Amino acid sequence: MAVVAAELHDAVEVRLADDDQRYTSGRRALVELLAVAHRPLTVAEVLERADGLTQSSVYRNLSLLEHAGVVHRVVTEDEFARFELAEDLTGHHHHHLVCSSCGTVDDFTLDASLEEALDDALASAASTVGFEVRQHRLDLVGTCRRCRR
Amino acid sequence: MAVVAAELHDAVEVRLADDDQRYTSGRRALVELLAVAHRPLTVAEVLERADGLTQSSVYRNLSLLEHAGVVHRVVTEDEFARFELAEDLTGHHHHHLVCSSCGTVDDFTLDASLEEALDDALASAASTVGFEVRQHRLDLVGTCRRCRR
DNA sequence: ATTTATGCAAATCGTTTGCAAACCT
DNA sequence: AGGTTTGCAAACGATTTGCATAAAT
Repeated sequence: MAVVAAELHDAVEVRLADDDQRYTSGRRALVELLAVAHRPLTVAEVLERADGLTQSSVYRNLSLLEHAGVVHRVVTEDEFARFELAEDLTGHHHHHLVCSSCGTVDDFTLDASLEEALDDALASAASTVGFEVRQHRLDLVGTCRRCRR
Repeated sequence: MAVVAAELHDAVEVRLADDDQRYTSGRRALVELLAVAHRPLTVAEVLERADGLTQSSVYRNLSLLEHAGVVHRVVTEDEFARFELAEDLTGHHHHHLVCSSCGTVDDFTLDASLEEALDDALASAASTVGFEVRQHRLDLVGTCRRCRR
């Protein structure tokens, strides 16, 4: 009853193996959940959507998956950490729309050519101060459609 | 013995007054500290640099200053919130270099023309999904000069 | 059989808050 | 005096961790 492509799980399994970790059913359930949500989820949201998952194991496994490069942690001004699949697993580079009214974080993408220009400009600006860029994070903070009216 | 321009304090006082708040000496000390640090500071860093400031008042006043639009809260992957003066007070739009090794957050600026192109592209991309952008946040995550070697 | 993962409950730690004393105006 | 701010210590809450049991190899 896989909702997600088998290749995703294969790739996850490889990354976990590289980190000497097993791909247990709880971890698989987390990956499934994050794959079908099209936005980063909080631990509370994960627990609502899954049963059989326990809070401490969710925290532990999300950290472990993060360490293995499977999952990425998203932080915003609010008090909850959010988690999404790593971009290089989904092949889907994206940014976030952070609603300062309800806290929800949604994904969105930027035009590829602008993205490229941005990347180049960032890398060169950073190198002048001796900083080596591994990743950029571009979030838009504002008001989402549902909170607009 | 003002280390910072008097106009800054005047502007802060106005914003606080608009929010029915007084500009007390503790709050003034916070503004002074944030003005001379050229990067966002954690509460621990604030307490190291100032004496006469107490932890709970620092937290309380930073929140209050944030509410009045004087101070901006910066969150990163690590466990500490950081604070800086609001950009429209300093007149200095900037971004952050977040070192994933030591956690330090430094300021840096982007070429004005790129910044403008980015702003336009972001606003139009966001509007297609009904999101109203108030602010963008662009952080570079990587390794700072000191952690490089 | 030995190692690793899980679930529960307790601990951790940055941050928030209640309350009484100090400070303005 | 009347209202606000401060300092201290206690409370809070998201996350982490210790430990005993269950699962995997």
